[in-house]
Amino acid sequence: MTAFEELNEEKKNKIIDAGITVFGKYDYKRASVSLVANEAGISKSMIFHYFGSKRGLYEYLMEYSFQTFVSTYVEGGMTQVSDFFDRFMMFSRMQLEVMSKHRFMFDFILNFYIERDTEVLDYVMSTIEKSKKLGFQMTLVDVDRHKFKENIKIEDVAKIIQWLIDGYMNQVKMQPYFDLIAIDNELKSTIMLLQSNFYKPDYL
Amino acid sequence: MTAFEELNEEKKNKIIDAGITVFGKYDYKRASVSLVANEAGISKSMIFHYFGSKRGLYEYLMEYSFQTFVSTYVEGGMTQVSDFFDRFMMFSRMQLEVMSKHRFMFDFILNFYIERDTEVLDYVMSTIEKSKKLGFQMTLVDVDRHKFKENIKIEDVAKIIQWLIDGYMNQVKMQPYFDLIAIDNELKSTIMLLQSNFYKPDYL
DNA sequence: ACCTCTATAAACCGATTCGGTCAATATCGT
DNA sequence: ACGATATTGACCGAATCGGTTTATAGAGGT
Repeated sequence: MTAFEELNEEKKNKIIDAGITVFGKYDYKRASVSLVANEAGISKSMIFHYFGSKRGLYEYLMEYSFQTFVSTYVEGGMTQVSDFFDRFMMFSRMQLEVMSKHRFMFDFILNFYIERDTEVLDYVMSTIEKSKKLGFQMTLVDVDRHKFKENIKIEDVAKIIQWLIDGYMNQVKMQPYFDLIAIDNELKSTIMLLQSNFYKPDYL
Repeated sequence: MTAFEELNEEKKNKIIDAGITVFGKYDYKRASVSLVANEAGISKSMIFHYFGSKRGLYEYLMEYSFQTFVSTYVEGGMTQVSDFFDRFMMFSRMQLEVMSKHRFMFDFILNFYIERDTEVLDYVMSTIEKSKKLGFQMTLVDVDRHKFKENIKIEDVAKIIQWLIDGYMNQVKMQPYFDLIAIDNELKSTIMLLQSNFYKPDYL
């Protein structure tokens, strides 16, 4: 495991990205080490040299992804932004940053939910679930509720935006290349459209 | 091929659903006939007996799915509903109906976009693309634009709702069972929340 | 009771791919 | 030039692939 950590950042990243891509596309059983090796441009043997086994690779990638997930969202200082929509724009911006680094990380993480095969599943599911709840709470805790029109439930708006971002990311994922700034702008203007209709006129 | 058509509806449906599920989950190469047979509760030989080959099965399922897709959306008479939001609620309702019959049909259809392997790809992609454009147009053509507040572009709203439905369906897909009515209600109330904020007060 | 036919399954085919090992080689610091 | 190390390609037995062929169980006719 130490051998891998001593590689230069670029190579490490290429291998990690290859792993995330493959494990994001296939479930554990059908994702093959050879595929990861090919995608990373190294020989299969190196994977086993670095990670010992397929499971070792898988666990490393899980750890890495979860770490990225947590550090980006939780330590991003999102709760310091008090405006609901600003916070969500920050949220989507963060998600885009993660995706620009590892486009299929979310597929990879999402696969945990579907994967009903491996042993570590229980641990992973509970951990992800916990972090998801945490992330969701973070979008609502200490937020300026009074800016909303009276008849609007902020929880509903939060759900809408989460689905919207999810659906949008789904579309983005299929584009061969993506322009981070253009995407961020489109998403931002969309969210602002919601804002301008859900906020009291005083706060626009 | 005729042998298959002569089966009773229940059995046919089970095989079709198994095929859609497997081909929806994996790309063409990694989806195996054995898996489909197991899922359908029949022996692999029968698949070859009914469809001749893996490709035969695949093409049958494509045809079936596209047929369902088209007949549900295009022939559903959506353009006869003039209210924008009513139309979208009809749209989501239709999508749910399709999913309640074959939960992974959309994954299956979506896989065409990702699949860069098979020969028929070109035909399929163009066909789907066409139908998608058609479906999108159908949500906007002859719709009551005057109900919207002046500063709102109806195309933006259409995009929002499409992403929203997509993201929501993504979540629904992961639930082990799903209550069609409850889901429809949740989606409906969400869309109505948008409606009540995007329409002029006169039309509420 | 016997035969035939048909639907289905099980066994099997060669080819490929799987996770994993290992000996051989390319690379590099000294 | 040498020894250490990084990396590879060939190889292993096992599993699985798409597809074929044989075996079997039962329905129906006579």
